[in-house]
Amino acid sequence: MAQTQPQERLIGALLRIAFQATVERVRERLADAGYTDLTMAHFSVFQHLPPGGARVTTLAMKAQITKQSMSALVEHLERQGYLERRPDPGDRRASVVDLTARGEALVQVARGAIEELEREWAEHLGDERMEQLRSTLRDLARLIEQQQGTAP
Amino acid sequence: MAQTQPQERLIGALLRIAFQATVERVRERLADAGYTDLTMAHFSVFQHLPPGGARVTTLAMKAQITKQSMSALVEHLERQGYLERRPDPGDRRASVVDLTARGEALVQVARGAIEELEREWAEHLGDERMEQLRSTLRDLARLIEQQQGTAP
DNA sequence: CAGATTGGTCAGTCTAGCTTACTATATAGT
DNA sequence: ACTATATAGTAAGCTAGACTGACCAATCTG
Repeated sequence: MAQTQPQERLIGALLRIAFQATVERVRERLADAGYTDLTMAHFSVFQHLPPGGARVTTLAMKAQITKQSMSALVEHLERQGYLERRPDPGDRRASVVDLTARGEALVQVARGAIEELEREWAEHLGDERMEQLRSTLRDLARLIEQQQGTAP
Repeated sequence: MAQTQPQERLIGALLRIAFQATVERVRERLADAGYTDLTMAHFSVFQHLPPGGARVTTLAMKAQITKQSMSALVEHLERQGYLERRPDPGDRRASVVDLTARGEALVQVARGAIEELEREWAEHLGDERMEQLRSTLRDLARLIEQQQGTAP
């Protein structure tokens, strides 16, 4: 929540602009590559899916939505062939959600899109400022995650 | 779209974490101050509302949603007393949406929340890196907005 | 082994988007 | 001056994706 026009835009607005640019780029490149059946909401599934897969409940916690909502998203992506569920060998209540080959391919396209944008930014800012940006954001991410861990 | 755990998190993920932290802080402080009737979607109205107000269609364009959707959001916020519409003197088709006093107060709380977070970050990073971050993000915002202006 | 916790589903609701279709006013091109 | 087109906004109806509450089955714990 900030002003658009005037003098000093707050950090919130600036972060939003940069973040949304990355989202837009990913959407474009995915569309170019023929992945037209994906929405913003699905991103949060892939974003939090570690190599080896994860349970629905875990994904839901990381994405900060209910397990019911995550379950619906996963179901959709499973029907489209990006994910698969297999029973969890160690717990008969649970199942593990993981990428299919098609899902892996999609994630590669998405990563490529962000790397492309990152190169463009580096060209504009220069390598040094780009590296400063990355390292500062990494520090902030660490701070934020640490606070989230202790706060609740 | 990126990985969570491993080595190098892409800039997209880092920006998302920082941006969402700002959104969370604003939500918290608004809730603390008794503004409990607001959702994420309403933020995009205030975010794009310049001093002096704007038309529904203009707001919709800036927020990248349809005018019908924006119209519904504005209607809601009008009923809650944050916004008011007055006829546009120069165009009898149009009306101008603007903040009420209650709306101004809300925006001040939101700005305060971000400034608070910004101070915390400055404390963690040091003033110099904080200022570098701000200035780099400003440069990127300019780059992005310029590209959006030329691309379509 | 009884009771509490955890993984997940089912059913129902709400919000915030979308499209398509429409009215009223404004602007432009003869 | 008059028609054609464009623009501001509303209306109606649909869908995706979020939520809560209730529930079942498996697991863990005292």
